[in-house]
Amino acid sequence: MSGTEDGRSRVATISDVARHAGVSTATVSRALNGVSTVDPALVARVRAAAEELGYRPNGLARNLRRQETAVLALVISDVENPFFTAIARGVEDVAQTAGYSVVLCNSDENAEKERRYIDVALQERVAGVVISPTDEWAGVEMLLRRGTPVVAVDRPLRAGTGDQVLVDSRAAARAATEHLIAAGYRRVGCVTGPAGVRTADDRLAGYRDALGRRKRRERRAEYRAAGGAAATRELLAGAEPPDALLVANSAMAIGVLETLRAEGLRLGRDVGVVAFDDVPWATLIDPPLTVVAQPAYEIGAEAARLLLARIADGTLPPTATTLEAQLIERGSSHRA
Amino acid sequence: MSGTEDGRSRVATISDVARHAGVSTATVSRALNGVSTVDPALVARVRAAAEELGYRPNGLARNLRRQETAVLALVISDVENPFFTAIARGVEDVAQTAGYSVVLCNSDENAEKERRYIDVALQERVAGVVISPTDEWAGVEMLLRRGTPVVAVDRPLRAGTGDQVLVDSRAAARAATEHLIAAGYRRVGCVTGPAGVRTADDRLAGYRDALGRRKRRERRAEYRAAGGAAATRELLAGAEPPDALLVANSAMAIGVLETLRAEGLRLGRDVGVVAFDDVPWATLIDPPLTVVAQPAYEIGAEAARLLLARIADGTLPPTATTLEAQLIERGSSHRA
DNA sequence: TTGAAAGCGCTAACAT
DNA sequence: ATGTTAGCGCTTTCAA
Repeated sequence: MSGTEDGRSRVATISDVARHAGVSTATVSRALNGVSTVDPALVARVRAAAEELGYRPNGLARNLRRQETAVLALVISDVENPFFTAIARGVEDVAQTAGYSVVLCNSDENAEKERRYIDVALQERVAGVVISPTDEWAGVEMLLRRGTPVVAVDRPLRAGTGDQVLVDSRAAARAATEHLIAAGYRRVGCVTGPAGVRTADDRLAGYRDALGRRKRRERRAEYRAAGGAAATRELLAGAEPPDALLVANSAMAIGVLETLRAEGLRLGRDVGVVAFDDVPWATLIDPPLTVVAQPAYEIGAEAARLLLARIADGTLPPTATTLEAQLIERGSSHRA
Repeated sequence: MSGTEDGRSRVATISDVARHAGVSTATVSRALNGVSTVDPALVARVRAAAEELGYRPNGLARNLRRQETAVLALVISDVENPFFTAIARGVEDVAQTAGYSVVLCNSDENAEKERRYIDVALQERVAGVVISPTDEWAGVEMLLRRGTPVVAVDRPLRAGTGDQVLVDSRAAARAATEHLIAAGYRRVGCVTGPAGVRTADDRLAGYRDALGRRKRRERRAEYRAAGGAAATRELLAGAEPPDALLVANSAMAIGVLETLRAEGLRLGRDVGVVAFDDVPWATLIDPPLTVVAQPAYEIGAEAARLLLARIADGTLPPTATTLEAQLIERGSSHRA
């Protein structure tokens, strides 16, 4: 086994293969890339030589030459949120079949970190980016300026700047709230995410739509369990505490449910709850949790399809796809 | 705004910057990379020119020249498993502070997909790989042969082939089983993952250790909710069904718990349960779930540290770090 | 301190 | 059908 002093074997290059097979580097390149005009006998010889030397084409050199990469970046705001990991699977599955790899970047709901990842994506010259933008403009602008195709998921971009795949959160929140009211709850409250995060704002708006002239009971907090817990405690401490809650995110829902239990309130019976995102444990709690299920996988898949189309043809007009969420009624939103 | 016909602006290269600043490309390179020997005045001029042109260094070209990248690949078997996403955060946080980006690849417990991702990693010449290998050898061999630093997490590699960060699953499984026995359960069973998946095997072995000469009630199934459900149904259908279950993975636990409920069995009281991995919803179910908590974040962080060290010095001897899991007793493993 | 020039490994004109 | 060669954008000797 050939090796250098630090124990690593020297990597074979295309010219090693060429020499070994007694042909030119161009022929090696053509043979290995399946260009039809190559003599089958030579192809075989080249293949054999490549095999023997353990040759792997250097993607860096190839990409530099081709001025493109077969890599997509997926920038999401929370790797630990099942909603986003489901999106990731959708993106990955579609990308995979088209021969693209997916780089997952965790922006952590942090504009600075997002910016840094976009920077890396730009430097590495990824073919395109799927992103759940922390705001409507800041980071993505860099991409647009460079002409890197972008598709936004979950949260919108400034109008007309690129493709987006969204869910009609507002309508879904409205429907969920109406369901709670129809189920007999009289003081429906809402726990949502930070102002400026579009999904949080939309879900709150939908809640208000349904509430009409009824009294609002709403709290904002970070999209995490701790945020949900704090918001719930505040709401419960009010004069006329809510007897039902619309919760804008599944991580918050954990905090909400814990708080309800700590306060000795029975789910459904004392306080009805509907939460966004269908989580695997929804049916394990008692009573099971009513949820607004978003088609996360399909969001990712569609985003990847749009991105691939735009990579193939940069002149495509920006599209906005809106998918529907589905209310799944379970025990937590019924008194019975 | 300068632009080509397809609407994308031409990207500025180092020579554009050089021309703009009236210096050579070498000076631009030195100035931008902070080489100390450059006249501060020139540095300023170069910076200004780069800024004005919106110059971003082409990472591809840089990496090709430097023969290295600041990218780590993290190949995990399930992006939707909170255990792995927690590892991902650990890896990411450490990598980030060292200036590395992390590419997350989802092998989906599929050796072929794993192989393909390793191939991409090799072609893109990533600086190193953190992987939860589907088996002890196959894919990783390619990396080792090329001298790419590798650290295995969660599952071991063939002895002496690289660094690894593991958890003492066997001891933890044993302790969990002993806990169940001490709690008064008489027919403790085990639901574990597929044969050949090391963690599944280890946890089963630990279960057997604790059981001693008692009768075994064990089932293997895929590491998913459906697997857990099927295994539980089978065990329950047996002659002397288990009155307690050690479950090797949190996804399986969902299926186990659903099945128990469907069968009308009360958690804790009728059937005690301990599951691997502390999930956020563990305290939401009734009674709350007793778990074996693995230090997932720390596994990822330590793996990244080892990888970075090995990248810096390829001659380091392989190390094997074993972290401890912690049994968190809650209601599901008590009759009371 | 700065510039000129070579070259990383590959692909794609162009030539044969 | 195959070979020769230029050059992708950058860093880094080597000279000046």
